[in-house]
Amino acid sequence: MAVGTRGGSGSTARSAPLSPATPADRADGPAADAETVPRRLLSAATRLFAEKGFDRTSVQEIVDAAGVTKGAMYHYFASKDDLLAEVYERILRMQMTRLEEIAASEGPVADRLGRAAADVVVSTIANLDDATIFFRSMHQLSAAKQREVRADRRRYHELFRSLITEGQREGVFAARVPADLVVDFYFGSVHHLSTWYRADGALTPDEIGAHYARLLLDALRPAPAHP
Amino acid sequence: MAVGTRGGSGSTARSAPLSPATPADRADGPAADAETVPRRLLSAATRLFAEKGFDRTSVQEIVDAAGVTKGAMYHYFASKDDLLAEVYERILRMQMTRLEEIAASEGPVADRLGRAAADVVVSTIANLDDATIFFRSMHQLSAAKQREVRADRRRYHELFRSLITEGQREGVFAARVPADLVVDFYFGSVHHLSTWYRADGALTPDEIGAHYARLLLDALRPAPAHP
Amino acid sequence: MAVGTRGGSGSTARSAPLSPATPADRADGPAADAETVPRRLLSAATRLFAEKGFDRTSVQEIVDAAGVTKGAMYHYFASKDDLLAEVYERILRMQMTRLEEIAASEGPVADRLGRAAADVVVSTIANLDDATIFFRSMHQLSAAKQREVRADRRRYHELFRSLITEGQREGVFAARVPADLVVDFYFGSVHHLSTWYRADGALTPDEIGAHYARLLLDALRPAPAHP
Amino acid sequence: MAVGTRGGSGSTARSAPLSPATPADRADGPAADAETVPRRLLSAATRLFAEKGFDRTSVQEIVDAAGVTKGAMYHYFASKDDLLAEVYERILRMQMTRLEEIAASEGPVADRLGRAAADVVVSTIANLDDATIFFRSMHQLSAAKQREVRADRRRYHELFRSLITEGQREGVFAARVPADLVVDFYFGSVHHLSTWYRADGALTPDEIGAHYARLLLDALRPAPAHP
DNA sequence: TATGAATGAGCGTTCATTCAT
DNA sequence: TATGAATGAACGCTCATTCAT
Repeated sequence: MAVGTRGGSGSTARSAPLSPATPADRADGPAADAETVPRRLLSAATRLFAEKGFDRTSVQEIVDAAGVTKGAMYHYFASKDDLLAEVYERILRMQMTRLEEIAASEGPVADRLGRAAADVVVSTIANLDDATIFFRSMHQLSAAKQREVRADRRRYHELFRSLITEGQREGVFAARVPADLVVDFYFGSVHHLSTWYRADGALTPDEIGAHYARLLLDALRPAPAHP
Repeated sequence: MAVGTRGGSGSTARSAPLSPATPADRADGPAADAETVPRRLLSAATRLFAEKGFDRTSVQEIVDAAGVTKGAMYHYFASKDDLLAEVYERILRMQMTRLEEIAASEGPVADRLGRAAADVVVSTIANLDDATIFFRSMHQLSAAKQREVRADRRRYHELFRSLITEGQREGVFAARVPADLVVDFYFGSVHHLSTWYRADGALTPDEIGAHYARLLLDALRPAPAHP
Repeated sequence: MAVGTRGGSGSTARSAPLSPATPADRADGPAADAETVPRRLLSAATRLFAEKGFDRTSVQEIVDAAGVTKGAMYHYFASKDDLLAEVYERILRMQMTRLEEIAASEGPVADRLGRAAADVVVSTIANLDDATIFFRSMHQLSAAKQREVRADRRRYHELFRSLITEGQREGVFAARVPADLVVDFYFGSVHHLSTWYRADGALTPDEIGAHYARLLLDALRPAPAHP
Repeated sequence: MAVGTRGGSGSTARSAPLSPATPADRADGPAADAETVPRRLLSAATRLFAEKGFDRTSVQEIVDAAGVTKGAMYHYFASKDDLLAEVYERILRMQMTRLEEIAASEGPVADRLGRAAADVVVSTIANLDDATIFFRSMHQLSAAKQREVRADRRRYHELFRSLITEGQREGVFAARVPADLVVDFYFGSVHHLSTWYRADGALTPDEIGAHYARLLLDALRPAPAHP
């Protein structure tokens, strides 16, 4: 990731090490200042991409927000696109880790699915900028990167789906609707959170997570179908 | 709407009449050619905005695709933004009309909600470009236009929600989850269709609509809660 | 030539018409001002490319020298490269025309070759900027354009060579050295003029042309070889 | 030469010693690896400058090709310009040495001129990259360096010319054309080799050298002028 | 000797929009 | 109604060079 794609240059714009051995940890600055340049760029970019969209955010704005110069940015990232690609990397890695933990945990499958469903809501709300970027800016990635992201996404969906099929095999979930359609159905709802959730809304993230999980589990209830 | 926001004269770039009394209906051309200039621009813009995104589509590309010149475009539309605003107008008008018809029709509320839920899926798939633009390009509208679109959207959601609350009052739908949360939940799924639906997929639009409606109705089933 | 290579744009950066039907011929300005924008750009570019080299000449400098804006330049030329390509076009066209006239004229072949040889010197000196650009900036053209230029160049050389082979067949020129090597030999000398000729030198262009032609004809003299 | 032109200290970026007492000759590597850093830089630069032109070659590419870092380059060379100046140094030194040897050798002047003329062709072909750079990149040198190179070049030309005037004085060469014009004429042909010579061509470098020398000597033949 | 992060000025190019015709 | 030349500001990106280590 973030590997330079430029011609012969072997020393610039390579993968950005987020925690280099720079003298950033010296005791002479607050934590914020001590953050590495790539990290500062990534978080500035995340905020701005979510706020104004990828195309409307200029490299100049990003580097100004991060307090560095353009040259520094291009030292760490091959391009503006690369910055977006790194944001995606981070999002996908984080979500996959959480889901894997829950899926691998103990307990009845309905419990695990419920927890996964609620958790993805809570963590999406906790990283609303990421979610905004994720579902709005995918088409601005390079075709190659899009394929990669979609492949990662598919692995994520498949793990989630495996919880549903497991429950369907056990008979605790209905099989009225194909499991993969249920997955798309649910993640649509989750991605959509970024368009309506407001921190000052009536419900807490946990409450919304609980409601969403409830809706999913209820929709999968094996009881007699609606009249 | 589509009214120019520019300082000066009010004589150009007014709201674009889609069926003006232009010499477009003369008997000298087939129907396709006879389409009015604003319409051709609007459909070219819709296709291109969906394909490449608003910011990545240049005015030159739009007018080339529509077979007109820039001057002509600026004669009918105040700006590129105005073109996007018009696309939104059209989408919203279309969806609202359909929902209003179904909501006002006869029959039990579960029937009407089920039909509305399935119909919005089918019509979203039938206009996937519109849906793509809708959920991806809202932030490129002017702030004023965004407020307007959101207000329209809210009216739409409220009509949909009224079907749910009607059922909850009647007791045919559970009230475990607040009705407006259910609406956001469902329309997230619907908007998401544009990111995964493929015409060559295993399910027809009608089947997907039926499944989605089923999931919604099942989630609202008043039966004993999930253990 | 100078045809825009950009995506969908059908109306910008097309072949630059050097004498458009613009109101440039109105009697309200001196001849210099009345020159068309593309022509002004082309002559500014020629001068600057010869003076500082292609890569060291910025688009800004060109448009400043031509008294127009960048946007105007990109309206007429697809790129800075296209500007260079147009300069080449002009050079090649001019030289080919002159040679064709001389080659097709009456008289003994030695006369015609002598006239052609002298004329190419005189016209190269008359357009030293062109010559400087020609032999120094070819590698900055696109690969496709380079092929095109080389093909034109080859046609030019072949016409010149045909005069030599005609004389060799008639026996008025020696055939000690292959005709195409003679052509490369001679045009090397001619291109080199741009690196040493100074207007304040001891010899006039005509004198230099006469001397060069003399050297060529003497080198081709069929007399007994040098001892 | 290669002296830093920067304001500050004179301690870094001095003239690059090509065979320094660096630990390069240690027995731990083959000859290729043992080449000194400045030499590796110079040969990488020569190749790249000839291939892509001076302005299109970045310092990064040079140091990558030489397998060193930027800091190392700036340790040995004051600037990128200095690297080019050094390349010129090397070329001029080499050619001057060869010509001096031939000019100082025994034998009739026609022999010596013929050998010099053929040798400069062969050695130019043997170092085509040098020749390409020489006639294409002179204007990228600093004004001071250009003067210096031109002075060296003039000395070279004057030595070559002295062979011609010697022959003219002896009567073995015609004096129809001024000797210095003959020199410019001939070296134009020689420099031009880099634009058309191909290793897979029909003639060997020796054959081309012989032909070129022949053309020069024939052009100087004192026999009766062409009718 | 050597590193490589960082600078900062400048580059070629794009593009929504205007306006005389 | 419609044209298309022209504007001008902004864009993503490059790169020779510096300097603390």
